[in-house]
Amino acid sequence: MFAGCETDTVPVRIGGKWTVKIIICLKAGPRRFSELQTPLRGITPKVLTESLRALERDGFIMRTAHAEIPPRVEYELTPLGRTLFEPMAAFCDWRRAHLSELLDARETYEHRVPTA
Amino acid sequence: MFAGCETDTVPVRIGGKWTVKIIICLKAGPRRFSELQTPLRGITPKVLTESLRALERDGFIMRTAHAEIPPRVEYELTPLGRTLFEPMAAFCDWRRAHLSELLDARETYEHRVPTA
DNA sequence: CTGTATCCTCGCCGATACTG
DNA sequence: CAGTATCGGCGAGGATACAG
Repeated sequence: MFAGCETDTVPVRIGGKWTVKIIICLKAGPRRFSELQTPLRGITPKVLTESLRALERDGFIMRTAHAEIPPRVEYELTPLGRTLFEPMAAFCDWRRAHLSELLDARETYEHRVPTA
Repeated sequence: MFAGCETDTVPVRIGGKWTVKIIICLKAGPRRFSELQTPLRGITPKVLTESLRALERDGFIMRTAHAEIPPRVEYELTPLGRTLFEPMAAFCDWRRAHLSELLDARETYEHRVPTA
C-alpha cells in the first residue's frame, strides 16, 4: 500500500503479504523467530526473514540477538512501529463498517448483465 | 494492502500500483478514460482497464457508457468508494507525522555496523 | 533455533499493435 | 475514444535443502 498523498516521492510500503500480520503478532510483546512462524502458518523462513528485515529497515521493529546456546532472537515493535496501529485501526473500522457492502458489490458484479 | 483485523477471510485489496491514485483522481468528480490516462502518466490502457474493472467490481467506482459517436465513458466514485478517503486520510496523516523518522531509520540502517 | 542458499512459479505490470 | 489482443519482463513469494 502506498500512502501517496500529494507528493509521491518516497513511497512507504506496508503492503507486503505478511507485514501487517507480523505487526499484529508483535502487538502483545516481543516474539521469537519461531514464535512468529507458528501463528503465521505457511510462511517460510526465507520470507519471514525478508519481511522482518524490511520492517527493521524502516524502524518499525527491533531485532535483539541473545548470545546463548541455543540462539535466541527476539523481535519487538519500536515506538515508531506502534504508531502504525492508529492508521491501521482506521482501516479495520472501515472494514467492519463496509465489508458487507463490498461483498454485495462483488456478488452483484458477478451476476451483472454485460450491459445492453 | 490487507485490512486483516482479526478475521482474515475475504481480503480487501486496495494495494495495486494504481488503485489509490485512480481514486484520488476521481475525488473531484467524474473522469473519462483518457482524462485518467493523462494524470497517470505512464499507465497503459490495458492496465488502466484492469484497475478500473477491479475498482468497479468492488463497488468503489461506477462506469457509465454514453451511446454517442465518438464513444464517451465516464468513471466516478460511488458513495462506498468515497468512504475510502477516511482511512486513507489516516495514513496520510501518519505519513506527515512520521515520515522523517522513517527516513532516519533507513539512513541509520544503511550505515549500521553488522552487529558484533 | 535461526536463519541462508537455490531454484522455481505465478501474477502484476508494461510495450506494442490492433479494433469497434 | 475507449478499449482488446498478445507477448514478455521482473520481482515477490514459495519449496526445499542446508548451515552456524
